Amino acid sequence: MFNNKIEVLINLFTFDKGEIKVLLFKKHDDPFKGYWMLPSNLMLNKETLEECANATLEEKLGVSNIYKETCDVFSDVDRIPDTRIVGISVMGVIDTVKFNQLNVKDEYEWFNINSIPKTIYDNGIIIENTILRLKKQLLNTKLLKIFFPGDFTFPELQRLFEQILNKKLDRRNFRKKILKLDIIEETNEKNVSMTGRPAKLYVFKDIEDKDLF
Amino acid sequence: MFNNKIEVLINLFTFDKGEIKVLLFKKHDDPFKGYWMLPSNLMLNKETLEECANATLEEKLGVSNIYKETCDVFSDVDRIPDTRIVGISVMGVIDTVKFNQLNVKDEYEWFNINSIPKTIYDNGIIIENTILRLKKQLLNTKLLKIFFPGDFTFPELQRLFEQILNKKLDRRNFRKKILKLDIIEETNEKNVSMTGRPAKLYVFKDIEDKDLF
DNA sequence: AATCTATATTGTATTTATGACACAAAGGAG
DNA sequence: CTCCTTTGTGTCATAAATACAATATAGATT
Repeated sequence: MFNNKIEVLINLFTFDKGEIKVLLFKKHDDPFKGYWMLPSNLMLNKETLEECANATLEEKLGVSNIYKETCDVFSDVDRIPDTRIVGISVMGVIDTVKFNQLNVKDEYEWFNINSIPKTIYDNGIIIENTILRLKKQLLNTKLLKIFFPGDFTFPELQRLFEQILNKKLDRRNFRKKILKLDIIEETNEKNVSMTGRPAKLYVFKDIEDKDLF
Repeated sequence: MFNNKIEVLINLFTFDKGEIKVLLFKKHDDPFKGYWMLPSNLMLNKETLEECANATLEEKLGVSNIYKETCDVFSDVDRIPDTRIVGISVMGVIDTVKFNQLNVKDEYEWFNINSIPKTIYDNGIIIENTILRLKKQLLNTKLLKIFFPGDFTFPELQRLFEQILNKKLDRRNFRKKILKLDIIEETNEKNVSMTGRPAKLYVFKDIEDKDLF
């Protein structure tokens, strides 16, 4: 009567080649064969939400020690037919360095957050919910630093914000705004770009977090 | 192994006499006799989180139809000794009108969010967590309108923001700022204040929500 | 009627943020 | 060297936020 199964749904995000992406798993059996789903696990009654999320990330993707936060609870009785499973969504963020080390198996694929494929049950709703939250949080340096733990260029940062704010930004004004906030510093390195003038590389200063927009 | 009890913890807030307050219940039996706790209930496996929250509010306080949102999950295995109960915090907001109609029983009391009494288990942490969330959300008219569904005065509104932002605001600039946002309109009424010139009463316009700070 | 208190109203100077805009510079490819 | 692409940079007009001032007003108190 009071017993509930709880599934932890991992929404793992990264920023790769100028795009915000989320990691999904392809279901190979019925029902919903060929549909995509969030990596998930049932939570044991002897582990915390965080431990369950860590175990899922470790076991399925071989990653550990990444930023995570609890997002939302999905408790519709019929969200999964014939069983009562309460879903708890967790947002995870992985930086580009870890991202490139990641050995993602065939069944996993990164999707641009603007083109989520068909998903099982309410996973689509859950993902959209988490994407909204991610976008809000990225307006603060706290999460930004996790997207860019190493160096980054102004064009990269600008492209990220153009996706979040969903509008074009003026290169010069954007640069001015960020510099005035005094949250980043130059390295002496330059980006090796494919074409055009190489962009300077910057890193985030290790100071108190600030809102950017 | 996968079965978990889930308790829904209601953090009910209101704005009364210039103070943000949260509603707590006094525990009358051991353990923690005399300590305070959030109104809570175990969630049935045939109800949603929202239904459980509604039932708790209805049954314990006789209120229905109030604004609610899911906040956070507390899953430490030992958060309550000898049992495994996953806690889910829910923020509820009740307006001053409903607040005054509320027939709060003796065991319940409203506490200023700056002077939370001693609480059972992790309830203190949960409350602090929800207060932080509330303060952030109050910077938008969406929640503000729920605090003030009827009329209010500028001094009231200003006092609220001074608490949220934790700093003094200039009366004249505050007024100018709010008026420019075009989110409120005058009524023809005046407040009956204890002393001094009566303040004009305003109401929120029924338009799209905006951030104020 | 005079006084007190808190609000309402109008004002203005200063600083800060925003938005628009054009050209120079660094590297790669031919 | 020339062309191409992409990044880097300064200025100016305008809008917005802030700090601070002075005065009028509605009611309560005496």
